[in-house]
Amino acid sequence: MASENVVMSQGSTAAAVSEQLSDLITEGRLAPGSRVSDAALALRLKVSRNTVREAFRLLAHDGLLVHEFNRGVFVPFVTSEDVRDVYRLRRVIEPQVVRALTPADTHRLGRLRQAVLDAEAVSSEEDWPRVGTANMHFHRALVALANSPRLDLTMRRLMAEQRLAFAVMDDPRPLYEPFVGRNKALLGLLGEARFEEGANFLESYLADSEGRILAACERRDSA
Amino acid sequence: MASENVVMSQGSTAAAVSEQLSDLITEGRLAPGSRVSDAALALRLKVSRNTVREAFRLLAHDGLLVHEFNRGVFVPFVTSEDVRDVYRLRRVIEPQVVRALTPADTHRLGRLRQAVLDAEAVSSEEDWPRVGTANMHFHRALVALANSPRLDLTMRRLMAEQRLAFAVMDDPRPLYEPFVGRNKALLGLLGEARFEEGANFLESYLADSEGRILAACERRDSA
DNA sequence: GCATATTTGTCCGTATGTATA
DNA sequence: CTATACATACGGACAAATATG
Repeated sequence: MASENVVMSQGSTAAAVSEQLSDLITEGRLAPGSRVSDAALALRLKVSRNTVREAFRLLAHDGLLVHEFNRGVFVPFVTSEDVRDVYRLRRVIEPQVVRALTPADTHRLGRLRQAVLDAEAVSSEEDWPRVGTANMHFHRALVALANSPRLDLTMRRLMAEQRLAFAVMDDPRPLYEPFVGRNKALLGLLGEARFEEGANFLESYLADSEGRILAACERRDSA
Repeated sequence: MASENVVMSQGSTAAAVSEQLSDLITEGRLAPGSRVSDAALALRLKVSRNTVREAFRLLAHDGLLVHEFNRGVFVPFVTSEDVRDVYRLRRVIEPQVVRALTPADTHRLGRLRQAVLDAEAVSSEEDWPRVGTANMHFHRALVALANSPRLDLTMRRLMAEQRLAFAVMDDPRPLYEPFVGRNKALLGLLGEARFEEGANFLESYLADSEGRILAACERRDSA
């Protein structure tokens, strides 16, 4: 019912709308599979339909919405297959990035360190959605070390979908909480240029996360 | 100057517009770095600006246009760095897909075979843009064997940019012509389940293409 | 199966702000 | 600095497709 006007945070109103929507979706406040009406949203946010549709395209670009012609846009229903696919790519990309690092890269870990600090701060407040965001930033910063714009783009998409998958968890705590310590531990290894160890650690860590989310998916599907 | 109306090929007019534009860009008929005015294009194609902007989003999604806020959309200027980045990803993705194949996959090469046939047909007519399209289809079909929707998406983007990079070639023939035979040879190896050989062949083949395009880039940059 | 209501896709005209000549 | 051109955003409108009764 809250119908506040959207602030033009950094220029584009469409970007502001998409950010708001992105939060709603990744926090699970919009049920997967539900349709999002552009007209209704335009009314609620007091922007024009065209602007909302522009925001839809931005989100569809990251896989946070799916667009079906003449039917509308929907919050994607994340299947077990989707989760497996996301992790299949992450397991190829992230360890490979770590293994390709050189000692010179140990001085480029600023953004990873910041993400760890953010995660610790919001974790003590048990604000799990924000822990998810900090985790997302950590892994994107990790991949950014490879200096590949196209890999960055792929990773952004993957982590957006990752957060979407998190929304299926009934109790997010057991999934989110381990992230904080693990990211910190990985950062420590990277800082000491122990890349092979870091890559192995990351691999088992990703496998563990995947297992937890798949288990939650199956619990949901059987219900 | 031709101002024919756009046909609604598969429902969406925006999709039709984006296809037309895609051809113009990948054939190099729109100079890299040039601005594409939505108003002008809307006038020429006799569709509304909103529709054109929608098409812009679709193309920006594949990297065929870049959008700068409050400045407009531009045909990207492909740098040597871009070419290196595209090939860095392709060299990781494609050989890995091939190495992960199993003998059962030898019966799923229909789309690759079709792409080879198409390439041979248009190659005899020296229609190089179409050879480029057939080559794009071949490599996308190759990656599709991995059954990963997210990998498919990444590959679609990469191959779209790949075609964009082709546009820098002054004489496309020496670049395009070898594709036909090489794709056919690779298909032959895959059909006989000689995957390791195929992966190695693909690696050297990709390295060769990259070198040719980079050389063309440097010729262009020095001019 | 049909008629209706809703929603989407598309279009237009305009106002406002921004960048560039 | 002014002026022009252009991009963003707006709201209203209509036809076509879809969903609903």
